[in-house]
Amino acid sequence: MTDEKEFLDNYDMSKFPNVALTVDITLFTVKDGKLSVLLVKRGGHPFKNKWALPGGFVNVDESLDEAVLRELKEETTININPSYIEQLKTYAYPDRDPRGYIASVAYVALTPVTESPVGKDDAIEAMFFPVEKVLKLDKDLAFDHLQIIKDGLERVRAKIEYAPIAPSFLKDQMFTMSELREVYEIIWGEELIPSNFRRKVLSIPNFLIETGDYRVSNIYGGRKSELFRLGEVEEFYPPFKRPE
Amino acid sequence: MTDEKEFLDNYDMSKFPNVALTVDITLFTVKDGKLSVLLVKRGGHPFKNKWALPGGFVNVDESLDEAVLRELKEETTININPSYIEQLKTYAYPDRDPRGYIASVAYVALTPVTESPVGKDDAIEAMFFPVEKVLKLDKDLAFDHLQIIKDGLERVRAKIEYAPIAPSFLKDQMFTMSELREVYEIIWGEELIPSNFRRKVLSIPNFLIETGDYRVSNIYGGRKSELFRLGEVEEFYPPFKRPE
DNA sequence: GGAATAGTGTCTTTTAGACATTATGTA
DNA sequence: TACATAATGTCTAAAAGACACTATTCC
Repeated sequence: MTDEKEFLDNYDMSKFPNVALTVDITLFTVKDGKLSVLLVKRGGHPFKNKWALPGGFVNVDESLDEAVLRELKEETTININPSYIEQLKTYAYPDRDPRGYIASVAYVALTPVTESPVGKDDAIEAMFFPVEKVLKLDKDLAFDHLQIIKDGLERVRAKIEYAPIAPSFLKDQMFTMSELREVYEIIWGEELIPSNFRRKVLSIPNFLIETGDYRVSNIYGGRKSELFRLGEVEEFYPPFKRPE
Repeated sequence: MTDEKEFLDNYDMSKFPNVALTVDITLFTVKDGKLSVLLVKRGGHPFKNKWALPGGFVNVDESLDEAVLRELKEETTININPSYIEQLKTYAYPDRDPRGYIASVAYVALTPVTESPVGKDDAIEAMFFPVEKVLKLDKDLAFDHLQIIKDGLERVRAKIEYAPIAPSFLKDQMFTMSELREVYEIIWGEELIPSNFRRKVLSIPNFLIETGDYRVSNIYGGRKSELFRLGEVEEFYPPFKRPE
């Protein structure tokens, strides 16, 4: 189709309004019994010295998914390789960025907490903050990142009902029923009755696989607990609804 | 902060890689008992004369939501004002568009079927196609729009379980239980037992409001049916799960 | 009356909530 | 033995599936 070839050869991308594309990540972890989110302190303008979500500009030789993982590595010293990641939502409207029309594709990612992350590159500092504190701190976040965090939080709370993402918060491949339940309790902010929790999650096909291994739980006594690992389920049916 | 002001005054957006931002809409309706999606035939390159989702470039003086509604009006003669709309997902990776790095923010929208839409502007034709046909037609869709339609379809099928979007397919504000059930049956492709359906949806607080009005349903006889209207519920708890 | 559709009732099975009981481990 | 945690069992309540039955409304 020579017609189309000619069209493309003469096509001038610069005729379009100048927009830029960025990715931002809400990376959640459970730290000290609290759901926490990674923030970096901005080293450059705009919002210099304010806390913000890690993120940055998308290159034209990479996909959005690739850009997210690259930015996460660039802005923190530790090589955070999130155990779960998915796209959340795209934020674009006039004046969301003083530099111009800059769209942000936000992601949600989960990771077990390991060492303390340290800022690098554009980020002069990096830290996990308890979500409840961030929601109160309010004014000191850059851009519309507070809204993004709220949306990301709701996504995690909802998704844990029907997708096997809770183990993504746990350090080890093998985990006890109590550790799994604790994740749910922290994400939902509600206590769950252990026996009912156990019955429910064990009834979900291919969610938890018994390993036959056990772990001693507490130095003050208590029965040793069985270790499970994640099965290959993709979606729970029916879901495990949170208490009302 | 004079430092920041100086930074912004000298900021050059054109230093960024040339990307463009578009929106694309999967507008679903129920037509002749089938879930259908609006496609337009492209009048210009690339993919000239191929069917594609309606959409276009985002202007820098508008939000994504505004851009979607504008494009829908521009590309079809009838003023389609979708009764429901939400953002789906953003698609961006090298080579998804031969013109350059062009990101697409996809939306899902629902509308009752009214008159036949007609193409306008860049679209030389516009039509609702049954989704099952589109999924088979396969090769003739522009860009990655087949994938977007698949993702949009799954969003609708899932969302109808826990959000009051089914009435968005219905022409009148007031509707019968059968009309509502038919929407669910078409979206899920499954027959539902009428009595159980009725019990379930009526048990959802603030979903359906009795109007006290009735409508005669069939010329060959049959009891007249009560008309309901949509209540102000935002999310069903517990959800109305589709059959397995 | 007979066909067609709407709406109610009922029986059974499944799932969820609450909590008692048993099992097993340490100081 | 006292205490702590894990695992099982049991009773009840709520919800879902299957389907019979009643109520209208047309020809």
